[in-house]
Amino acid sequence: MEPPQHHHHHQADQESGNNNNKSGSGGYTCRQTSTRWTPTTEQIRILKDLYYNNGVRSPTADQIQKISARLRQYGKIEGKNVFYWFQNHKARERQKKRFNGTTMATTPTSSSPNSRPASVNVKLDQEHHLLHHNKSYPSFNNGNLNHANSGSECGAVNASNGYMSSHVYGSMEQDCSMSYNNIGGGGWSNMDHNHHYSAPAYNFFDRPKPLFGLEGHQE
Amino acid sequence: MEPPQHHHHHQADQESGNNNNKSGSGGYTCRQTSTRWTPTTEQIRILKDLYYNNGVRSPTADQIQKISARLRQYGKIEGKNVFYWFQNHKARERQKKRFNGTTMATTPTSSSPNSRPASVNVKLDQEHHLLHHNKSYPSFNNGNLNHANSGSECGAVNASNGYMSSHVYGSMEQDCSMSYNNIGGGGWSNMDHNHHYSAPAYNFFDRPKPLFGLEGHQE
DNA sequence: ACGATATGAATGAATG
DNA sequence: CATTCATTCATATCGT
Repeated sequence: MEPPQHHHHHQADQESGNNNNKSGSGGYTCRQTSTRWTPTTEQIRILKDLYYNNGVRSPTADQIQKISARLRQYGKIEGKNVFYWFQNHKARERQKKRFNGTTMATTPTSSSPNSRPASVNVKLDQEHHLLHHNKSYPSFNNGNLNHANSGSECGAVNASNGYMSSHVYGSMEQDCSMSYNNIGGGGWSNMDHNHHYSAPAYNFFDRPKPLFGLEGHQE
Repeated sequence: MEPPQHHHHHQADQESGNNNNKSGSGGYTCRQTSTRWTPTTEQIRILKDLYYNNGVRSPTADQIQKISARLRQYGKIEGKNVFYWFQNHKARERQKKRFNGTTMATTPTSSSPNSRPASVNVKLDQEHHLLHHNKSYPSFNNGNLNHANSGSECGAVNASNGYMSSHVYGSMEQDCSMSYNNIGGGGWSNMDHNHHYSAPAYNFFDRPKPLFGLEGHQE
């Protein structure tokens, strides 16, 4: 989403202290009536820098702490904000990238290969784009290898990867009957609720893809 | 835990018994083709009750069966949903702590599984805030379990700390009064409001390699 | 002011 | 058990 560069729609250019309090009326000091974190430009700048210039995509809890501590200089921020920011940033970048080439052709801006995605004008049909059964995760490396010294300079780092998502939707507009999602066919969806499962069925923990057999223990 | 005032979340309430469409002819894709389980308030409430009041964290397959069977009264649900719910809830609770560094001093007494800290006001928002006709979560009869099993070892362990979750009791007819407040005190927010931290701003992570970028600029 | 978009937040699902 | 992905809701912000 937000390409490394600036573009329209910042909130303000207060590169100084913190500007969080946008509670216009009154402006309580200690009561952050702001429902959600509104990052300052400095914070965003740093976050983007980490994201693009340092390849940080999914910081660990440790990193999150440090980042948030660092960003706290510029305004109120908490760990979850950092966490969510990276999550969202990554997700949206991918999401938008994914639309490139599927059912959407509206590409007026002619995606420049060497440039930022520049807030696509295309209208994402996030309003009703149902059924996305893209669950094929290639075993590609996430590219999040903590390469401390990557590009370390401007320019979009190799952050992005291939991620070929074929967008293979099965057009299975399942009618909302009783069955739900029978992914993989055979694990969880014991849709035969009507019937009685006489067996203790400890295959409950049998995930669609056998990964670790079973558990049977709790913490 | 959560920031004070939040309304969030959608309004998805399945019909308790039968939420189907016109099955068969025509198909008629019913809306909400959400491929994923959307818990009802009652379901959430019960789950949290189990989690907080009964200390259920990683229910066994048997427990999952019973729990899901019971929750099915309030909407469609499958075992895996229960499984995932507990997994996620637990994981996220932990995660929050990690991010914020365990500095949550918001745990005065707590640890009373069957008592709700009076400190919490009527703020029972906690999470799902459905605003629909079906929002009534008062005294639903919790005794009419049509569980196929008479054992009914639905968790009901001593929450406090060590849950021996493994053995039967009577039915957990505990009065499902609302209690599921965050006894753990964990929370994303509120860990430290003083944004003083005039401290090392150039100390992000422990870069294993002394070559971590300066984030001084971006454009 | 509204509507559209951008984006923070939440959470189900899945993978390792 | 932790980490990540996907999807969706909620809301702040900008454009008109």
